[in-house]
Amino acid sequence: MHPDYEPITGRPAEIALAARRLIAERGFEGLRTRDIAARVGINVATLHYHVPSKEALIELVARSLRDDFVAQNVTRPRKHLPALDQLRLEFLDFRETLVETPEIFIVMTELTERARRDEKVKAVVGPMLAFAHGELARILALGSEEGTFRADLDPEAGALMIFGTMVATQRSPRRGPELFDRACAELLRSVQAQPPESGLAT
Amino acid sequence: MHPDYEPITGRPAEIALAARRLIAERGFEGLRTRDIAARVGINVATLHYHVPSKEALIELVARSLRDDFVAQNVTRPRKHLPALDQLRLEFLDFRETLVETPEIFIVMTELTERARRDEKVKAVVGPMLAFAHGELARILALGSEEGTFRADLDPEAGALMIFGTMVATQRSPRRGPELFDRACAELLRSVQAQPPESGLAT
Amino acid sequence: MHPDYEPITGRPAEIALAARRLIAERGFEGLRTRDIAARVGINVATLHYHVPSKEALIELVARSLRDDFVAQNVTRPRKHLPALDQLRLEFLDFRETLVETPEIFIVMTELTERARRDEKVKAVVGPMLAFAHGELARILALGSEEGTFRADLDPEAGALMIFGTMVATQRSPRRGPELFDRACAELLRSVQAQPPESGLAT
Amino acid sequence: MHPDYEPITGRPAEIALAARRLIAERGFEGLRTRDIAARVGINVATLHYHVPSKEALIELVARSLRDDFVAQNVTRPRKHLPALDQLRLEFLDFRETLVETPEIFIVMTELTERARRDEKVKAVVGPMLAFAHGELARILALGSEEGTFRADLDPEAGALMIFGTMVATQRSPRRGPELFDRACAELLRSVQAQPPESGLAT
DNA sequence: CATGAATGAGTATTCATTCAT
DNA sequence: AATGAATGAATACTCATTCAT
Repeated sequence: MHPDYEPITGRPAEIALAARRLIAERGFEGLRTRDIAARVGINVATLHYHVPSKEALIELVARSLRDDFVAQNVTRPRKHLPALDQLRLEFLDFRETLVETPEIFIVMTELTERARRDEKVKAVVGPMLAFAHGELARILALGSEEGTFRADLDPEAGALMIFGTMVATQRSPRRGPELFDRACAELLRSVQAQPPESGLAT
Repeated sequence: MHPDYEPITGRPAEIALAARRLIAERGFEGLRTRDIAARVGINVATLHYHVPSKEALIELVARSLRDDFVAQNVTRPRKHLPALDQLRLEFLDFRETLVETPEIFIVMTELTERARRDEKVKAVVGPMLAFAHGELARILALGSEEGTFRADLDPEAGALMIFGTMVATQRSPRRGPELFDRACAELLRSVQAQPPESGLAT
Repeated sequence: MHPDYEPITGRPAEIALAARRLIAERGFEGLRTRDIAARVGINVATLHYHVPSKEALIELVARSLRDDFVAQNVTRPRKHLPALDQLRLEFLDFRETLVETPEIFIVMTELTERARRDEKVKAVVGPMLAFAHGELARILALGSEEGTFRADLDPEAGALMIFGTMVATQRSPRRGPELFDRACAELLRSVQAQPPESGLAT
Repeated sequence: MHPDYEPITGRPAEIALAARRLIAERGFEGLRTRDIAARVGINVATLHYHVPSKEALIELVARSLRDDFVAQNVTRPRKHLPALDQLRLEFLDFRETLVETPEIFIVMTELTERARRDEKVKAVVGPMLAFAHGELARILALGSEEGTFRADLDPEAGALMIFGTMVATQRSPRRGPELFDRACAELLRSVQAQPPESGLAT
């Protein structure tokens, strides 16, 4: 698709992974090339042989996240499912990442922040976020059409709401699977159309 | 309340303000004591006279944000209003800050991120977030009780949802007042109870 | 005269002197900021406090040479003397520098070489060389007018010849005061008009 | 004559040529083995296969210059000509090099400078300069004997003068063929004996 | 309060050189 | 012969912090 769309492999992949972990632990401010090299088990000069500068390194990290993102999205032919199921699968994907590689979110957040001042990072992170957001909006619009979701749902705003809630859940000091599940439940209640018999009970 | 609850004034206040702006512009990684001093119009050594260390400086910034936060909340005796009005006022407050001092959100985000690794920052930022979150949860619970908001609303999860949506709105590349308004409208639709006549129409 | 014509003093002067000596000993390739700092007796960081970069350091060295050059030329009101005397005084000046601060020539040569690739150095070195050259050309023209020097003397080419010979003398592996004196004598014979009785003897 | 007197050929010759050009462009300080390799179109490791170290590389450059120098001098059996013609031929040789391979002078200057601190370079450059200088001195002595050149000409000093003038001409910011010609003319006037009728006219 | 000067401990980056293939 | 990868030892430069004045 894109001209530079070669997935990262070999040493650069190892470097990107080590960098991601260190960013998750210490943030960008605490990121040191020496530490990355040490964690990979190579000399700093070798690190520079593969990644010419720190700027390039951060780009590499961004591209590495995109690789993971793409890998996840590529293997999911679910567009034929009902909107509600699709949304639930999105939640499951998020949950899985949350449990298995929580570092991804931290790094993603840092990168998003950094994208504000770094055009190269923006060029990688921006489309990724736009895609994720677009997928959610698509699902919401589909659900409204199906009648499963509220008719007055604003897909764009709803996507923002879902995305923001996921991130906030992840950031909360009380973060964890239970909180995540409560947040998902709340989101589902928020977007779904009220059952017709709602007038009788309550 | 707290032993150190003296609002920041004089040079330290100028320093905190300059630091906040620089953090908003360049992030923590790009924050240099020399730059802050230059922006205040003083010497680095003078900066260190007022703020003994960089760690203390970041604490100062956190406390400075808290001062703003407190100043905003102190002048709002609105707990007697209906939940819907209270929520709308929260949105208005957020909107005002968004327009007038957008830097506050950026710095707040950076501080939240930093709080994960820095206990002192956490000690200042944590309670602030908890308070904001608690207020929203309180409003939502009140609304459920009143019957204005959905009965099955989970106040905690809902607060998270509202907060997350605000932040996401602020972070979105398309951020701006219009997007903010759409997000607020969506949040209101999400938490409100369906009108009783929903059984007839739709 | 020039806006930046502040003679170098204090620490920068010490730094320039140390740098000059190190350049004379090891050339530009062997010039290390650490060594300069060590020779001045200060920390490398202190060196960078006074001179922001290596580029600036080399400019400083160039300006330092110019200061010496100006100091020498300012205190010499000799334009009223006969051309031959003026030329002899030029030789004496050169000889004095040669004996007392031979490092100046080495550094001057290195700087001249560097000026080819470094515009800032060129801006300092160029005018200096042009002035020196112009002075020689002026003396030669005056001598021709007086009848002391050959009538067919090309002042420009002659100045080049004198200057080149001095430099070559300095560079020769057999350099030293005696060689210098022989070269001066040869130059004097070269530019002087032949005595009228030359037709009789020979 | 010398044990190592094998002219440089093949890859080493290519390397020497590339190195010479890079030295001319950036000086010794800016000479990087990687750049040389890149210009030759080989890998750095391959460069090191042919030339074991940077020191050896500089020696190679010096030897390469000597090869050119010898090639020029070998094909010139001119010792039977009158001194004036020989001197003119020297000027022509210089002029030719000046126009065709001006880089040679720059590299030669750099090498001469370097010879002061590097014994190995000195061992190659020294004899070359001594030979050139000796040739000029020989021609001048011959001319004096013939009566073409001044009787009081000091061959050694005169050789220095000629050599220095050539170099200075090359270094002058106004360098170029015209300046060169004026310098040669001046040198010829300087060394030649005055015509006998000089007593009558001026 | 304020500052110019100074500094120790870093920090990314460079570069000649090596080595297994 | 050639190369991709690796490395030790530098190297210029940075930055928070200190201190005498």
